[in-house]
Amino acid sequence: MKYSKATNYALHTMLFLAKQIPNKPMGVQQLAEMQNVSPTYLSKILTKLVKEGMINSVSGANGGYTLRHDWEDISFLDIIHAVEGKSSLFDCCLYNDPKCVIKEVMLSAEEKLENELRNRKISDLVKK
Amino acid sequence: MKYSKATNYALHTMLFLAKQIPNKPMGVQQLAEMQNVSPTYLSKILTKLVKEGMINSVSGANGGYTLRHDWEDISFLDIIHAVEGKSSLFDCCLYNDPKCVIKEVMLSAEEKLENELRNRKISDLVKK
DNA sequence: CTATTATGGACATATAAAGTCTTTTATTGG
DNA sequence: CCAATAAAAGACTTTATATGTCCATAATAG
Ligand code: SF4
Ligand code: SF4
Repeated sequence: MKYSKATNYALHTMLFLAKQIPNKPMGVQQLAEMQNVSPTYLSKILTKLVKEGMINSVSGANGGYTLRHDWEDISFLDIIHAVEGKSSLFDCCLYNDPKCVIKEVMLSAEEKLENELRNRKISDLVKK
Repeated sequence: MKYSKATNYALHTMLFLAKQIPNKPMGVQQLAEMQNVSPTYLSKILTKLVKEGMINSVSGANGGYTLRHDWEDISFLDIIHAVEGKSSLFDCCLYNDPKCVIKEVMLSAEEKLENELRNRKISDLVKK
């Protein structure tokens, strides 16, 4: 079990955008270069972020990506969920035994992880 | 990012063994049937648990698997680490920038997850 | 209109998980 | 000692997912 590279790229991209002058769009070309990844692949990942409302995109000359207006609220969890999906880390094989002990533990642990990721915003990082 | 089925099998097996009469070995055949998985595949997973010292195995007639003597200390984290390995969920692409902010957040969140998994023992489950 | 840049879909490749098959090794009970 | 039993090991296949490429299409600024 590992985070995908896509998540890694997404997090770094968000950090780059947060450090950028506001409302100045950044092209995928430049973002890809900084991370040593192909622009077309990164583009797919960023499209996911657009669809989940994390960033905005503008086509055409001088276009690119910008953070959404209330970007200071965006948490690590938001970004990760946008890329990896929101389903639980633990897949139960049988259907929903509500008094299941294993599932209870696994979900509670996952909640601890998510709580931390929810409390950490990229805006905190850029403030230093 | 998901836990593997192997982890699921391992957790369920540990629970079955914990509910079993102590020192009475349980064969992989029986354990596999209860989980609808092929015995040979489950065998590979259980061998990992043996190598990590979670369970003991005895070959030959009436053989099988038993929990180790101090099994009450075995945590969920122990089992998961035995199956999935102990490396971090987050792979940093560059080498160890110590003041890296992204890594700090990701590792701290993972730590929260692990702390919960470390505090939960299978022995707690069987006590009810 | 044209250059630029994002989006979309169809592919191709790489890696890892999941599962099978067969042989070998160890142990017990007779 | 012998034969049945059961785990361990290794080679292999299959399936699934992540990663990446290629090319056509849509949108926008100048
Ligand atoms: S014991 Fe829990 S985790 Fe396991 S199959 Fe049943 S409901 Fe799912
Ligand atoms: S910013 Fe942090 S996570 Fe990203 S490559 Fe550098 S050290 Fe690794």
